[in-house]
Amino acid sequence: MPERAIAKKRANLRDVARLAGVSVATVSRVMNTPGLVQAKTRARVEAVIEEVGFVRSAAARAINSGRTRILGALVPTLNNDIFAMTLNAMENRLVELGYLLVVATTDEDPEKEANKVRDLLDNGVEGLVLTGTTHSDALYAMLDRWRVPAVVISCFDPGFRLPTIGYDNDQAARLAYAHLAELGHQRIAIIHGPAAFNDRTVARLDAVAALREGRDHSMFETELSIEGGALAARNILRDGTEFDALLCLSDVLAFGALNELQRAGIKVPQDISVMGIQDLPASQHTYPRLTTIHLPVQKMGRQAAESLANWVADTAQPDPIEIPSSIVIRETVARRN
Amino acid sequence: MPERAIAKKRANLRDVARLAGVSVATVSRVMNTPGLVQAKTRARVEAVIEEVGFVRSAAARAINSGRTRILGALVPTLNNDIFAMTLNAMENRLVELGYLLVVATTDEDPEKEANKVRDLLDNGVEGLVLTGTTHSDALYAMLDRWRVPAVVISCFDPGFRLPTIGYDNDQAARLAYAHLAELGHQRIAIIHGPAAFNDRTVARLDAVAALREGRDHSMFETELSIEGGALAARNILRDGTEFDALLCLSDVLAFGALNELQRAGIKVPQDISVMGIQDLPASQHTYPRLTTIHLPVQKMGRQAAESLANWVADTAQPDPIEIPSSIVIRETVARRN
DNA sequence: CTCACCAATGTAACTAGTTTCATGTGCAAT
DNA sequence: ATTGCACATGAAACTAGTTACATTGGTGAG
Repeated sequence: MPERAIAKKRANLRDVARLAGVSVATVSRVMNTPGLVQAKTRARVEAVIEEVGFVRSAAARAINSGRTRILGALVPTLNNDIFAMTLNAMENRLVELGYLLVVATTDEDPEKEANKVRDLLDNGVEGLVLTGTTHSDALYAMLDRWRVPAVVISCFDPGFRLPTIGYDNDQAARLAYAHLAELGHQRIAIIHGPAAFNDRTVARLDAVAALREGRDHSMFETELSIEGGALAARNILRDGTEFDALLCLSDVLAFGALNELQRAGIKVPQDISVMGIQDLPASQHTYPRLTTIHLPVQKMGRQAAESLANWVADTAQPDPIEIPSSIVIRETVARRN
Repeated sequence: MPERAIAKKRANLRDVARLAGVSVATVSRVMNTPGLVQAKTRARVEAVIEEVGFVRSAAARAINSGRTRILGALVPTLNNDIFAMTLNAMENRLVELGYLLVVATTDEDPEKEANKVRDLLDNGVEGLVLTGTTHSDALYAMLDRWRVPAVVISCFDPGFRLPTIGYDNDQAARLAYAHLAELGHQRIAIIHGPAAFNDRTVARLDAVAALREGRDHSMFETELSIEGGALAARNILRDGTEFDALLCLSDVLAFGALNELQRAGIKVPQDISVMGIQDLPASQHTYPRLTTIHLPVQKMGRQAAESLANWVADTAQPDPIEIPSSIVIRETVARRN
């Protein structure tokens, strides 16, 4: 019995039609427009479907509809709460809208990103969420050629070629800096992540530079992680840099720095004020609680999901949307003595 | 010119063939086996492809190969470093293996999980990564019907119906508890996340119970977050519970608890020892640095990716794999005075 | 000079669905 | 009794690729 010996492959529409004694069209109707099929016929078809465990091929359906219902998101890494939280919110909203979310990480490398985008598009992804405004020409070329809807998150720039849906990094950094300045801090040490390829960091640095007005700045670039923050703080202390406030351009950096200062016996905020930008859930549970700028990443994720879903559905490019940031005053910043 | 007025839809294989004056087979060969096509012909076809911006349909390709090259991962949430890190590692490995990763969150709700699995399978996902061993019957029914390869992470149980690829939660909890016991701690307060639907937490609780031996335990269930840990610690202190060690069954809980203890003026580890389980990157930068059990989630993510990829490729169910955990002694646990 | 073979290409039949149009049946209105 | 229409169903033509098999043309061996 050679037929039986062949591992029975998944039944298809025609198999079901044959076994139920109906046409393929009827089986298709049972699945898509059951109201058009007589109850008796429908029951028979459904019985066969159940019996043979028929599952329709997503690929075949996609080929007809031209829709895969899969969207892709490219973020630098998932090992950073800000992106993980954004994706979590995005995923939740996308499921409600009937889409699947493919996640790809880029390590902030435009070339790697372009390769991943090629993979995604090759595999039928209908639309993309990109992080920031720094991307390779190859990527833009693909977007044009494939005509893929793509929105950008984590920044706001209405003049950018793609719709940006995010917070204004310039403004966020201004809020943070202004808070320190208002409280009389003159010597401000600044810790930030790698500026290369990172437009968000650059925007924050520029904002800070613009508000300087003769104050004393010292800059420390480090890896964007708690470890990086700790390392930078250690370096600052070892250098003997004089400063009365520490501005961390990301909360994760503040986490590391905060602990390092304590280890060195420095009291926050009595001796040194520390300010972050981001407001992660952990930020309200540091000791002391971190004063920071709240960046509403969940709202951003949901909004990006909606805008992209609409775009892929009706080909109308969405408007850029600014998600406002705000200062959250907690315990790590005090007036300068 | 009515033809031009119609928004020109994406060119397909036949269009390219017609414009290049060759057959569809030749165009297909240019893309898949260029060596079989004469250089001159190939150049002509490639020119047309470039000109009209031809991109082949992933769906049509998938229908022929029967492969979508998309895998899915279901995790409780991305708002928890442990899952975010696991997925990050998984994604990196999967890309190397030529797969895309769809992420879905379940909020630890088996019913929600089953619905998401339906979505994933309906949209052509070839294989799944599930978290833990608690799933709904509906989910298992789908796995059987669709014949979908699925591996389980975050635990190790060679007797489970699906291959488990992860650490042994029982053993991890034993390591943690034994460390406290060895150092003379008799009154141990235990903070853990929700036990309902969470087999990993249950396994850890059982391990602790098995080692009790007349020691004084008090248990506190709370939300699995820094906030939850802080809340639980606050409750413990308010209750007037007597304890000399605090065992947090997840590091995130320890983060919250640690700060709350400090806020209450309690010295760690002089007054109270604190032990975690997980070893997140942040754990080595708390103040003091957290003693914990290292769960190698990155290795687990990579391994799960490989096992699943192999399974979907050659239909051989992979073996369960235990990723060993180990104790990391840092600063939060001291011998009992 | 013819047969043989190979490389290059084309034809048409697949993959697995959806959808249009045609057909047949049964019932009600004229 | 006949027309008209709705409802249920089927045949076949789509979607966009891949690929087995057939065909063509040219070159080298006998």
